[in-house]
Amino acid sequence: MATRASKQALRPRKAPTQGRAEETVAAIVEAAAQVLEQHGFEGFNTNAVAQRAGVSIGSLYQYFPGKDALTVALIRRESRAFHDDMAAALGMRSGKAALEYLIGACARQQLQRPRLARLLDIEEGRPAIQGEVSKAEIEQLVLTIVRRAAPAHPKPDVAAGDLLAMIRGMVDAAGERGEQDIHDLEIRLRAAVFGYLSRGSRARM
Amino acid sequence: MATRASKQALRPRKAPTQGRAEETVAAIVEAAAQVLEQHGFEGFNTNAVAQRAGVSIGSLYQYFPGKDALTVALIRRESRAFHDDMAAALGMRSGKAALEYLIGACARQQLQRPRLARLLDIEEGRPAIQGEVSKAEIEQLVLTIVRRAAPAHPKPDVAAGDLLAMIRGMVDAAGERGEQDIHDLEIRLRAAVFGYLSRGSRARM
Amino acid sequence: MATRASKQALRPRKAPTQGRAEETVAAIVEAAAQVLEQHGFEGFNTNAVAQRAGVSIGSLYQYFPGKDALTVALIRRESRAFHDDMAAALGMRSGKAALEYLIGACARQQLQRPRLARLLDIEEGRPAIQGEVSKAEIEQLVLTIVRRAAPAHPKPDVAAGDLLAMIRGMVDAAGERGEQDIHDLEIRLRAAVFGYLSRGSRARM
Amino acid sequence: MATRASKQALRPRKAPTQGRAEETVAAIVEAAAQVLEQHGFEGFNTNAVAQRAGVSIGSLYQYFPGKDALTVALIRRESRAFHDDMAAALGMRSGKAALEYLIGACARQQLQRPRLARLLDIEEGRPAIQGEVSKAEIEQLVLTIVRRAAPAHPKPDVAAGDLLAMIRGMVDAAGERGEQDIHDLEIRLRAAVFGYLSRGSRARM
DNA sequence: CATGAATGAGTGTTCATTCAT
DNA sequence: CATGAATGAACACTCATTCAT
Repeated sequence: MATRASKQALRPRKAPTQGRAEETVAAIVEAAAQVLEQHGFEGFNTNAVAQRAGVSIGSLYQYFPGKDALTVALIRRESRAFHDDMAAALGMRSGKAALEYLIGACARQQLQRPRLARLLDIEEGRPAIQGEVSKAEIEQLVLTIVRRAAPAHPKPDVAAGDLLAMIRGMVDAAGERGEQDIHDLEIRLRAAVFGYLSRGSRARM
Repeated sequence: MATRASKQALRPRKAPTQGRAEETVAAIVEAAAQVLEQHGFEGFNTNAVAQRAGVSIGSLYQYFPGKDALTVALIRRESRAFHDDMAAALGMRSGKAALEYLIGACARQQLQRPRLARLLDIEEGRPAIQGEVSKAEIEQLVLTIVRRAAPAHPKPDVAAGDLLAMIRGMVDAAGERGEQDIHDLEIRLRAAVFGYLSRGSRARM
Repeated sequence: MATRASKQALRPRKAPTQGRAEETVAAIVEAAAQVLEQHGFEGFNTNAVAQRAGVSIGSLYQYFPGKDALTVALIRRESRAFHDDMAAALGMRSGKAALEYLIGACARQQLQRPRLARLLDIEEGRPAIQGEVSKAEIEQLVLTIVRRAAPAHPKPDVAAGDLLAMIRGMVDAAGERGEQDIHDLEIRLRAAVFGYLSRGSRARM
Repeated sequence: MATRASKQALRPRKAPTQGRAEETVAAIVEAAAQVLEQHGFEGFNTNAVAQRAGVSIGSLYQYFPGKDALTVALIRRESRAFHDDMAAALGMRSGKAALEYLIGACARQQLQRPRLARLLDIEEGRPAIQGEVSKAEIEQLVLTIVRRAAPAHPKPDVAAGDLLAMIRGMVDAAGERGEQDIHDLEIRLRAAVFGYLSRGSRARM
């Protein structure tokens, strides 16, 4: 039957306790990444993912209760890497250095697998998925850094959201354009970020 | 999905000669907007659009050779409004005023029908559609304005791309968050835009 | 019709690995034969075939990438039987006996399931299918036999084509008329074939 | 509504009494011929025919109650020409000359517009059309000629059917192969026809 | 626990035919 | 009478999901 269970858990079906199962899950998630990356939304279907992972479609459903759960797992995997990278920014001495590190993390993340990152950004917005993946943590992180870097800013939470949005916008566009030069991109991102903050702090927002 | 003809015109199938037909075409495009807006990609199918437009599926295909052509028509409709609004910026006396007008146009456009705008931004990137809708014109427009507003900028074309991307990013995010206050958004956009430009001009990029 | 993918493989999609699958494939092909036979081109659609085969439409498309591929498979099945029968003619001692055997094979083949044979003859000519099924082998076979039976014939290749065409014409017509008496038909075919050859050899063609 | 009236007259809707109407009808029929010839069954639809005829689809349905009626009219037009040509054979002095003339008529007919002729041969066999077009007359004609040419033949009606079928088979195949040389084809047809008759008469059929 | 055959609702698209203008 | 906009049944084909083996 093709009916899609209206409300389905988006968490992996089982916490794989055995090593082999863990490998299988990882293989499936990576396969999902590759299929999405290479064939876009149009080609992103469970059968293709299973085949690419070298696993039967039945096995895929053994570990993931549905397609969306697989997508969520992929988003989580990418987010985790991103988050870990960003978290290092908190260790920086100055707020400015922290912000610069953060910018670098964004640029790195996006330019590594640009198409994948872009498509996942879109998936993240899907109502079926939204809420399952918490941008909250990352926004919290940025907020902390903004507070340190621009203590005078009247609305640090708004600023954090804006900065994230504008970095993401620029960095996605760069990925789409096929830019490779991370260094150049970082310089422009810094101009945007620090420009926004210095202006924003001055004004009475 | 039934088979999709490999290479299909994305241009409307026929120019309606009778008045009745023009109404039908407009109704279909508006229906497409509403369906996309309310039900997202998942619910955006030709049958739903036809039904919402109050016409038969056959009528839809009289005027649009395929689903993508319909999407393109919708994007064009929205782009035209946007473009016309932005073009008014060229008439401003100062470069700064032009840029500010441009920012306002973006904010207005996006906050009018935020979800629609966001989804169309994404559709625009689909390989099947890309190239049919020219971002070129809009980028050209922004470039002109950047040149006037920041004549000293070393790479005005890069800046134009960056500005568009960061405005789009911020404004999409605002729409997603459900922001309504255009005025506030505009202030923040100005901070971002002018901040980026002032920093960028100073540096040796 | 849903969109038809412009260029689609006409070969079966997958070689069934389980026994169950082989049965399914055979059932589908036989169902195709029956539907075509009973309802003609007009009634020959994939849903009807699947239903007749007692499988879901999805199963049909697991094994055949499209309707034409199914048709090709059916043609191949019938051709194989025909070809095997005809090939036995090569074992005959005299050329005359070989030709007579060949005539018999044609008559048998066509009168077994006359309507099916006729309709497949037509399908074979469809541009979408032509080339996928090689008449070449059969024509080669006839050519060999003609050379043995009428060594003096000045243009054996032309003769082979003519003979095949006239046999097919007569035998199709007989099938259409509902003739059952293979023996009588064979006698007339022999008159045509040997008549053509004896006249053709005499003349300076 | 798309329902096809189950039983519909296949006769033209109205005997056009005015000259203009007659022209329109003729234009539609010729358009049908051209569309069928150039685009095959797949492209043979009423809208295409109307457009090619330079007439609205509504007008087409003014003169023909349905698609099949149009097909029938086309078959009739071609049959008439063919019949008239063949009828001249009856004026020949000898039976042999009559048969030869008949063969020539067949060859001419088919090689003039080979694809059209072939496709119409197929259409003629469609149950929806069969019976509307009388092969009877033509078979009667051939029968008469066979009787004169081979008075000793035991089953002239069977022979007439066979001859027609084998001529049609050879001549269709020739058309399909793209043969142009009518003279050569006629020679081979004579070999087949006279060969068949001489053999058939000898035997006790 | 893995496999992959089977399912069928859903979707894009066509085209014969009707009918208001 | 001509027009062409409108109709909708019919059909090809996909893909998330299930379940017997």
